[in-house]
Amino acid sequence: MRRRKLVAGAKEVTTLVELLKLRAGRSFVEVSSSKLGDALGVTQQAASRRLIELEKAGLVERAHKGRGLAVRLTGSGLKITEAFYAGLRGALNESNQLKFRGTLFRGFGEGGYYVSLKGYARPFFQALGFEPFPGTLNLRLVGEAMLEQRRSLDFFAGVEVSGFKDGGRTFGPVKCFRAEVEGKYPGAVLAIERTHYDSSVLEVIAPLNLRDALGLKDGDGCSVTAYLG
Amino acid sequence: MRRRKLVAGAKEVTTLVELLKLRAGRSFVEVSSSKLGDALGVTQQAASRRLIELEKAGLVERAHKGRGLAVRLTGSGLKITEAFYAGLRGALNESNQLKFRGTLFRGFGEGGYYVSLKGYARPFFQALGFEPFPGTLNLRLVGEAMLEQRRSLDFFAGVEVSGFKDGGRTFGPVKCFRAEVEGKYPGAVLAIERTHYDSSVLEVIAPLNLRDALGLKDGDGCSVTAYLG
DNA sequence: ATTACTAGTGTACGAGTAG
DNA sequence: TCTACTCGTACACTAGTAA
Repeated sequence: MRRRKLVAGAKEVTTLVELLKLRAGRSFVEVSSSKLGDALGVTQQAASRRLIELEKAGLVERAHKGRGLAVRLTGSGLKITEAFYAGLRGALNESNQLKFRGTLFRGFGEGGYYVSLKGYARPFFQALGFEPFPGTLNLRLVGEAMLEQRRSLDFFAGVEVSGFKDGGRTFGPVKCFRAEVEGKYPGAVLAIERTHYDSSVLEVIAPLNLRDALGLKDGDGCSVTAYLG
Repeated sequence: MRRRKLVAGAKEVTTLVELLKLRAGRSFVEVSSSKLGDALGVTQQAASRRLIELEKAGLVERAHKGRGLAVRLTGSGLKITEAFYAGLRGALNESNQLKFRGTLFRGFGEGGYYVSLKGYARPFFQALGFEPFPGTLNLRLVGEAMLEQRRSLDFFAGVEVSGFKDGGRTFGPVKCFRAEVEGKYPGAVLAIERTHYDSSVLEVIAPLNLRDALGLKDGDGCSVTAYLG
């Protein structure tokens, strides 16, 4: 049980969140320790110390810039804030589901590739209780609300389908969410970690060929409910 | 400047959030101090003390139940967590706008009443830069995603239109958000604090009669973009 | 099992100040 | 200005324990 906890205390989390509000999320931003202190309700000195400690913990990067300081969150730092956000979001929205609506299109996303590999069949079965049809139903999402919803899937833990090794090549774990298609067919939504593949696509898998089962063709609308819990 | 701050420290916020995750949001939930302590990464004793302090601060209510304890957040406690959530959400979603789509209907919501009062004309002008046409465009929102979006407006600060006094009667402040209707007309969305009026309605105001300007009638679709910042 | 008191301790703070 | 050191203090913790 030598598992790294990646859990931070109250002070760390709130400091990270405040940094995020100051736009220090993915790129360096000039953050003066007194401004940060004001935002946190502590002195400049305390804010400075917190930044140093967060850096030691690997949660932020600091860079001296002129007389001032530039700061940005690291991957771990972002992960912590996103996990916190996800938990809070789940708690505030009693409903633990996201409803998606989009139009079918034929494409071959990363998910489609994974699901076509025989090595993933067993892991998928163990995680979801079904062996996916080798192909995904691709939905094109439209509208900022849908896109944001799609992005928000990245913040949730979901169900992890474990990876495997095939000879020399290693295939990593895949994250997905249990889902229901058109209120009828059980399945899952694949949430591949930020790829170049843009966020307007939802890849859906199921134990059967959804396209046939639903009698849908390209351009038709389709709704999917993803369960976060 | 006797303004109540309603700001809590790191430890308070994270404790409230953890309680929320344990479903102690609006109704009493049995929360043992050791479970809460585990969730927070502190001892049972520290968790117990935190609850007592939060109660003193008016952020939670405690009730002894059998050998255990039941806890729920108060209005102030909820407000703090929601404000925190709103800030975090705003920071994580670079986009600071919400797109709504709904269908027109004729109704007379609370917002329609306010906007018809002459006393609000000046406050509206000061806050938004225009004097609203005396009447609202009512949109009926459909779908859980839209409803959730509508609810999420409650979490954001928005623009406050100050209240006024007319003889004996006092009219309170009104919260709204700058918005754009059909990508063409500037206006605002009214976010009346949780009324009996249900959350599937979006009330839109503008300097002109939107219904005429857009040439829309009941049942027609209409899209509105609300700006959170 | 609970909650929550008391005692003792360490950590995170504000203040002062140097670079 | 800025960051970040040291110092002294106070608060929030853990541990022990009663009810």
